[in-house]
Amino acid sequence: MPELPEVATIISSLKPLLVGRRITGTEVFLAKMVKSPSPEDFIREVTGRVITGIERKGKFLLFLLDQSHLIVVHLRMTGRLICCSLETPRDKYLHVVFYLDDGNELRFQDMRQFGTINFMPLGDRQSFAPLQALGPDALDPALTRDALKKRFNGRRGHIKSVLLDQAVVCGLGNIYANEVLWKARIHPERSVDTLTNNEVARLYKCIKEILNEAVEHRGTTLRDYVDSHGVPGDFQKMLSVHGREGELCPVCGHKIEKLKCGGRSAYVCPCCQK
DNA sequence: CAGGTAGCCTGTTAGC
DNA sequence: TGCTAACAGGCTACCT
Repeated sequence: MPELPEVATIISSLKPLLVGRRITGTEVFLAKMVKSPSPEDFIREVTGRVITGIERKGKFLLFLLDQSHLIVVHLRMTGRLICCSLETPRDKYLHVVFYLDDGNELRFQDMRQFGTINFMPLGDRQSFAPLQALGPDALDPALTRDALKKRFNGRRGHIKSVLLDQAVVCGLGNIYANEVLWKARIHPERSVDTLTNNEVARLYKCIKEILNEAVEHRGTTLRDYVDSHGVPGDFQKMLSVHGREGELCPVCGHKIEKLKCGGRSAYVCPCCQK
């Protein structure tokens, strides 16, 4: 579900509600959502700790706890983090709840049960494989145009698959990869090693522009995504090609086509994207 | 290494 | 209307 802009929006909406709060109790209703440690150990370790900060790496949420510990959450397709009062009716997809010292609670909900939660000492962050495997965050200022070009070096796959590979650059998912490639006028099936310097420069610029614009619009809600107050995003109305098969390209007026690329839907303007 | 597929789940939608 | 198949924003394991 959420890609970089949605995760960034969730975090910015959670921070004022969570930072400084102590977790006074924890309940796990669906054990498999907590990957490590065991649900019993998770409940014991997490309860009593204070949330001192929330960070993002790609699509991962990192909840910093006092005494140098960390909760790592990935929402995958349909995961939600909702902060609300105890009285708010509970969703049938509620799997984990954290009770807070201000009377509110943080809920982890996930219809498709693909999301993941891990707890670990801060020192294990570097060795935690899912985080270790990530390339630089797409909005990290350290990711310069040259750095992006270097990330592409030695690869020959379709550019769309490369953009979705979180080990190359993290944060882009299917929606924004489609939008970025359209804006950069690059066909998703172009092999990454055939891109000219000019095209990489366009790609770089469009990644930053699209993601920043989507953050400003508080993310894209096509179906499931909402922020931590339950409020949907706004960027879906800004989408140029994603989900718009048969509609007209906003730039040239040709019909947008849908094709399969790496098993995922790719939406392209056959006129603009070469 | 690249690229395809199945699998993890449930719900919605397109098509017959 | 009712049923079924395909599909949905992610990621991994496994195969060719």
